[in-house]
Amino acid sequence: MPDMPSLSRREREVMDIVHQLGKPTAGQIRERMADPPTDSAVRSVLRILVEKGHLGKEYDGPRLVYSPRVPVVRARRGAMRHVLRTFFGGSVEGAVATLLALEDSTLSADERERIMAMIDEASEEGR
Amino acid sequence: MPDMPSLSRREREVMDIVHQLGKPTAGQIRERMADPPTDSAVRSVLRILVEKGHLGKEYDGPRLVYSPRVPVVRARRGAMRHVLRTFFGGSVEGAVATLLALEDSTLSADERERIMAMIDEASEEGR
DNA sequence: AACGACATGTTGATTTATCAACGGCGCAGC
DNA sequence: GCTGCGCCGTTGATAAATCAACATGTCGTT
Repeated sequence: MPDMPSLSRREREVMDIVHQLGKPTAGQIRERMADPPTDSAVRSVLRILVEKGHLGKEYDGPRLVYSPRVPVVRARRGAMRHVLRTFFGGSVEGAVATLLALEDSTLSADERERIMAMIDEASEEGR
Repeated sequence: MPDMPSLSRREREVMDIVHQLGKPTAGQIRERMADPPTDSAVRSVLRILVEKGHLGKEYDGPRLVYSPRVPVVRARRGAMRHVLRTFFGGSVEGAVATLLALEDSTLSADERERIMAMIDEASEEGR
């Protein structure tokens, strides 16, 4: 019962956009969609996602904004665990390797230091 | 034009399974599906995925096996880049952090060493 | 040959997703 | 007031996905 997203193509697309933006409006979501449908079409899938419990809806000033109902940290873990398992056979080493090799992954000296520290901690705990 | 998977729920599910297993048979795929449909249903989505060009089909001995048509390394990169962007705002540091914090991510001393080395190389290149 | 047990492919019915037309609402400007 | 214009929600028509029944083929076994 761990994974049961059961999301359609469009549903997944807007979920990703919402995760990326945090608390977007319907319009902002539409802007980022591939081959965007009409405004009302976007709202249809939004309504369904709210019904399914994947999105929450609230007013931010005069505008309705949508946000994921599962806490960000949990969503992050879930997404990362999923790619780790399906593409890297659970190998953290392999995952880190391709992460570092990504074009847009330039590390500042600070980041480099902090990552080193995290690895130290991780290997101490796993004693 | 970078991402345009356009996969339905079931299609995505079997693509993930194929990536996990490498070159599975229809039966092996079916075993791992959530709430598995009949054998013929599985073959229907398999046929569609082959038609769409996402899967290749070949005989391994007497059995038909399926495999991803996009090279594994590319698929890995794409998947990792996607979660990096949608869940971590492009922060490699953040991504590595949750990777290391995953329950099932215990690092051997060897792995720890190799990851350290990779980080060194990555930060040298980004001079 | 005849049979059973599988593996495979195809068709068509049913369910689900996708979408735009339409209607309501609030607000700005005339 | 009235008009236009975003924003929001719902409905129903169309398109796509999901699935199982069915047909076909292959390989052993008797």
